[in-house]
Amino acid sequence: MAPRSKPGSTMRDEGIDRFIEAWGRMGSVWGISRTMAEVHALLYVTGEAMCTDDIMARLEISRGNASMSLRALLDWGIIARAHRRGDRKEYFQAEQDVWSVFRAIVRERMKREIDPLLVNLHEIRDHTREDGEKATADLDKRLDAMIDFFETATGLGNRFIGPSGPGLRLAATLLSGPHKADKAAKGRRSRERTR
Amino acid sequence: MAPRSKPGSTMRDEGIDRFIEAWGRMGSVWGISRTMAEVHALLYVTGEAMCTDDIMARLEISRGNASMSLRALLDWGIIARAHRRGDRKEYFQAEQDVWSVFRAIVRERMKREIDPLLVNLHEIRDHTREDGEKATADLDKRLDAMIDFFETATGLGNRFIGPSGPGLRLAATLLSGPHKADKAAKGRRSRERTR
DNA sequence: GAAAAGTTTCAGTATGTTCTGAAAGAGATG
DNA sequence: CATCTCTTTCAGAACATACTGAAACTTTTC
Repeated sequence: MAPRSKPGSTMRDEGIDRFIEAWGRMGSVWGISRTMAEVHALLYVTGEAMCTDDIMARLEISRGNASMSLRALLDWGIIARAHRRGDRKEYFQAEQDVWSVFRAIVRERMKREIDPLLVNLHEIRDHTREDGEKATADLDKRLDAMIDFFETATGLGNRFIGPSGPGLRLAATLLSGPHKADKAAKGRRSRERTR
Repeated sequence: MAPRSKPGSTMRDEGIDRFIEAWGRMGSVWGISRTMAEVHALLYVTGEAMCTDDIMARLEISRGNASMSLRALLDWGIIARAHRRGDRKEYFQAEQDVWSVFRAIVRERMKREIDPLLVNLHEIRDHTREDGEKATADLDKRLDAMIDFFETATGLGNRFIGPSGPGLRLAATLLSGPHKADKAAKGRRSRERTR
């Protein structure tokens, strides 16, 4: 082992950096700004409460950007404000339970995107229904199928984020059971089985 | 002009336009280009097989754009090529079963995003493990929690897209059933249809 | 094998998003 | 109430992504 100026911290920092990068990429693919995801990654993975300046320094971003990202994360409910006695700065801390984080994300995205879409789809469908034309009937059928899908998905989502969320967590763990041992054989075998 | 003027077609076209718009917006929020989503919306909701020129005209987009979007949709496996006898053009048709569409989407996104992320997370975790430092242990713990979450999610996803997928569809319907009984029942009732 | 019909590629341009830095705002402190 | 510390806002700059149109390519037809 070679001597180091900061024993331990190099490896740790490297891990943190790599996680931040991975998480940032993930975010940008899923419609969350890269920086916002990176700020969350930093707070989550270190578990520490940090102030704006800490975050600015660590991620090398501007004050404005840091401020906006933090605000957005607060809106999503996946980080919280924290204070230190005798310090006027605001500190921020990430929710530490991964399942809570994802419940919050699902809740927000459903509220912001799926629900309005569903309203929209209903409007369109109701409107096309009024049209007596035969040619419109097939369109109607497809809209129905789509609405039905999203209503089922919404139902599932509500289960996930609702009071019995933790229960669903268990269900998910059980349902996804055989993923580690095997994918092909197990899936095929359990096809015709009832529980 | 068209051989016959259809009084109902205005309403139908309006419905189609509205659906395309809604679906396009949805796509752009979820990291799919707006146009790609619009092309899919058009093909799905009309149910017709269309050629590149039809699509260009309907959505007022360039040939290049149409070509790229169609190619991407083919890659995702949610539209298919089709041909008409005595016509050299290629036609494209959307998968009509909504559940198949979403299975395809889940399959692709898992393959492209979750799987590489998981590999990445494992690498990072294994690397931080080697570090014996106490300060790194907490980081390790959090990485583990995250990995665990994504492995469960992946397991669930595989169930959804796998051979027993349709079974999971039923499970989803049942699971989401009694949560919002009023809303769900209403939608389901008005949709009863023979095949 | 040349013309016709159709499809893909790609450099340049348009459009949209995110980031910065300075300035204004908000709240504590002496 | 003037000042100091920290936070938020916002116009414009930097960056990223999507789109166009024309040229290159491929396949079919005669």
